[in-house]
Order: sequence, then C-alpha cells, then structure tokens
Amino acid sequence: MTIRLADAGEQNVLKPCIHDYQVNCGNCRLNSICLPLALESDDIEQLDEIIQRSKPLQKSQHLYREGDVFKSVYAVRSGAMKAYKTTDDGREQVTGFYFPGEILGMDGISNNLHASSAKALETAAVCEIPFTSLEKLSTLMPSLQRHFFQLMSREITEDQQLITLLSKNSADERVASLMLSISTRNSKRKLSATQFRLPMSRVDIGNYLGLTVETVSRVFSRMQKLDILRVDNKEIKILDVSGLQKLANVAS
Amino acid sequence: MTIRLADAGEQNVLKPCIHDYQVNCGNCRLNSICLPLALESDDIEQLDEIIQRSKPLQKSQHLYREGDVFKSVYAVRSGAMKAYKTTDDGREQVTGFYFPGEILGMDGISNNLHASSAKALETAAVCEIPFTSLEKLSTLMPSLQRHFFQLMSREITEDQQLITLLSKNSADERVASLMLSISTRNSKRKLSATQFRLPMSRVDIGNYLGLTVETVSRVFSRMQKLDILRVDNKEIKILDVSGLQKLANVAS
DNA sequence: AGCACACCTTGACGCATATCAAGGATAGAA
DNA sequence: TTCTATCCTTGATATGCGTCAAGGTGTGCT
Repeated sequence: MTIRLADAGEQNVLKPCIHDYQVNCGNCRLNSICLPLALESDDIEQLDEIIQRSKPLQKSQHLYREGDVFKSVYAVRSGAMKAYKTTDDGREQVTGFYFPGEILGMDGISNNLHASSAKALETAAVCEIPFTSLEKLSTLMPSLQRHFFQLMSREITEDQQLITLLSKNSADERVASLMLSISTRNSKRKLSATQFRLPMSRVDIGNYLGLTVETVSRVFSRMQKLDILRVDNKEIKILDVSGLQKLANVAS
Repeated sequence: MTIRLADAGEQNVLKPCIHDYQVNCGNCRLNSICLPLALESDDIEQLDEIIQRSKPLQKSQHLYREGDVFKSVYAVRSGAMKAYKTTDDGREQVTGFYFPGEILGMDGISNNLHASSAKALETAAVCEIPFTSLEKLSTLMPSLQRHFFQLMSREITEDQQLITLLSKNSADERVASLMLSISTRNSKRKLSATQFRLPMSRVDIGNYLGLTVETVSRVFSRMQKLDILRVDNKEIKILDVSGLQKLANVAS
C-alpha cells in the first residue's frame, strides 16, 4: 500500500526515503506555523531528530485517549483532528479542532495524563514530539523554550476566546465565529479563505459551540438565505466576509 | 501607614525587614501551592531573588490591563483577584478568579501583551515574577522549567473545564461547581471547605458563569431552600456537600 | 446619625434555543 | 447498482434563562 500525502509529494523528489510520508522540519511546508522560531538551521536539525513521524491515522482513529499516560505532544501534518473530553455523566465535550501546523496534547503536561482524547476527523498524519526530549532540548535552546511557553499561552488565550463566545454570544454569532476562525487558519496555510470543506460533522460543531445539531443546521440555513454563505453539505463558500464578521460581532 | 498582612506576621518576628509585607519563598506559607517544586533550598533562594514583592493593591485596583506590555506573571499572596477581557462590543467577560497561591498573567506570554485585565476583588498582595528572569532561570533549573510547563498546562485544563461547564450545564450546575471549586481551593490553603466569604459580587459570578445576576441570585435562593447552602450575602456555608456535588453533576 | 449608591432579591413575562418528531440526502458496503 | 446507516434538515412545541421592573439590604461618606 502506498501512502501519499498532499504535502509530501515535492519533498520526495529531492529526498526519497523508505516511507514517503517522511518529511523533515527544515523543509516542511508548515514550519512557519508550527515553529515560527528564530531557530538556526542546526537548531532545527536537532529538533528534527527528536520528532517521530508515524503512519497516518484513519478517520475516527484515536491519537490518544483521556487518561492515557502523557508522553508526547503532536503536530498535525495533514488532515484534521478533534480533541474532546467525556463529562462525568458520559456526554462528550469537543474542546478543539486542530488543522495542519497546529499542536495538540499540551493539556497532558500538568498531570502526566492526557486530559482529553484526540481523534482523527479524516485521514491525518501527525508528528510526535516526545515531551522529555523537548524539555531537555528546551533547556539548551532558550528560543525553543520560549516558543513552547508561547504555544501554551496561545492555547490559553484561545480557550478564553471560546469561553467568552460560549458565555456571551448567540447561536448565530458562535457559528459565524467558527467559520471565520477556520477561514483565517486556512489562509495561514495558503489555502482559500473563502472556500473550504468542513472536516467535522454538524454534531461536532454543535458540541464544540454548546449548541444542538438542529440549531447549527438552522443557523447555516439562515446564513444561506441571507447570502452570507453557500452551504452544500460540508462544502462552505463564504460569499460575504464582512457580513459574516458583522454576524460574528467582531471588529474586522 | 503600616501595612499588615495576615500571613506576614509570624515571619516578621524571625526576620524583620524594612517593609513588613516582605516574605521570602522559603518560608512562605503558600509555597506548597505556588511552587510544589522538588526544588533544592538554594534553588528556592535563586528563585526568591528574582521575585519582587510590592505594596498591596486596594480593592478594584488593577494589577495590569488588557493590552499592557507583558513583563511578569504574578502569584497572589493574600486577598483575591479577578481576570477579565473586554469583548469587541464593550462587555466584560470574567475569565478567572485567583486566590492565594495561584498564578495569573500567563496569557500574556504568547504576544508579549496581556490578553486580559486583572483587578483586585479586595485588598490583595501579589508577588511579581519577571518573565525574562524566569525564562533564564528555567534553562538552568529543569525542575523549574517543568513546573512552569505544568502550571500553564493546568490553566489550559481548567479553562477546558469551564468550557464544558458553559457548554453543557444548567445554571444550578454552574453555580454548584463554582462553590465546590472555591471550597476545594480553600481546603488546599488549610481554610474551611464548608464556610467562606465570597470575595466577588453576584455580577462577577454571573459574568464568569455566563449567567445574569438575577439567575445567580435565584439559584442561591433555591439552594438555600433545599438546605444545601446557607447564604448570608457573601457569607456561604455549605450544609450538604454531597447534595451540592449531586447538583453540580460531578462524580465525588 | 443620616444619606446615597451599589448590590442583592423576587416576580412577571418573553424569547432563543432545546427537545421531539419525521423525512430527506449522502456515503460506504455488498 | 441497491441497501443501509449515518448525517443533515425542517417543523412543532416546550422550557430555562434573560429581560424588565420594583423594592429591599447593606455599606461607605459626610
């Protein structure tokens, strides 16, 4: 079986290797998102050495589960992941969606146990970054230490954004915000900011935003009627960005 | 003017100094919460040297404001603080309450700007920990580096708890959870787990939990009627812990 | 002590979103 | 292709919490 990743193709020409999903950090297309480091090139090589690239995950396969011993954080290389917790009464709470270049698993550091589960929303490849190696390397490379402090801090500010969204905003505003967030993250990866395919189901969206499926569906219908979005199942086209921003109630 | 802190009294007998609010980390009563480090005593001394202890904040005084340049994180030494963000449309979102031994300000690391404001809920003393010094020290002391990774990770998991609470739980469950959280944090500080004075207003509670003042007030009345709490303005007495846990919908 | 202002409580009512229900669309399997 | 399971949409109804309104309580200032 040949595994072929969209991002890996060009590298293979230059640098063939046993598995064609092998890439290295130095020429990974995503390193500006994943590691916006002021790293010297031999620093990157050191980092590259500790990172493990494993076989892609199939859709709905778990990367780790809540309660697993924490060993590594992970960078998404292709595809998309969701993180979720199971509440005491057995329901699920989606805590985040992760796209290529984004890091997940940092919530496991505090107790050495993963505080949430991570599951592939579609076929996905990840880079595994063993945390003890990362810690050691961080003491040697101040810029790497700083970068990880920043990454974790960003996770905190993003969670606080979501808290505000859940606490203060209407269903329309929540869905609009998520669409804008995905749009922004896409454009950081040099993909279309106005047209994309949602990797997650309506249930996941609702779960993440504290809404029911029905409400999410109705919001999409409403936005379509207002010519703000064109929704065709999971295909989204943003027709009116500023209208969407107005709906999301954010300063552009 | 003489400033006197509850925690500082006994230290002054042993180690008088210019300001009687001066304490050091080595004999601070809170160091088991603030720094549960496997630090050697001379490590603690090094940490102690970078920490600045300033004059207490008066009620409603700001420690920092959203958008301020980020220089330090802060440990609460006495009193209580709240952190909040101002939304694009000018409303306030309380993102956390901080009690003695707890650390705030870590959301400023990612952009070198504070992502939220911090305000004293009552007269409060804080320890200022300059971040660049902390970073330098962390490269030299792996256990300190690890500790800060853990602290930030804990902030992430706590935010995720709040996300779940806001997304899935009723008004009763939210208020019950907050009461249990304060109770737990009190007992970590060797204070009563069943009787305490809330430092924050009903507005702040509602704001934090995504509820209106009126709803918070009604929940308190309801819990009082059920003999779960005794509420006398800001004085809270928990009469039925397991009843409260049941209301909060958490596994005890 | 007396006043003023902020904070808290309670009630009546309305609305946004959940819930319940049913049918349609889509995608993977045989 | 056809079957089947999952996902999505839409409508009708219910409800928890917000909103509006009014009055009470506590606290700090003069």
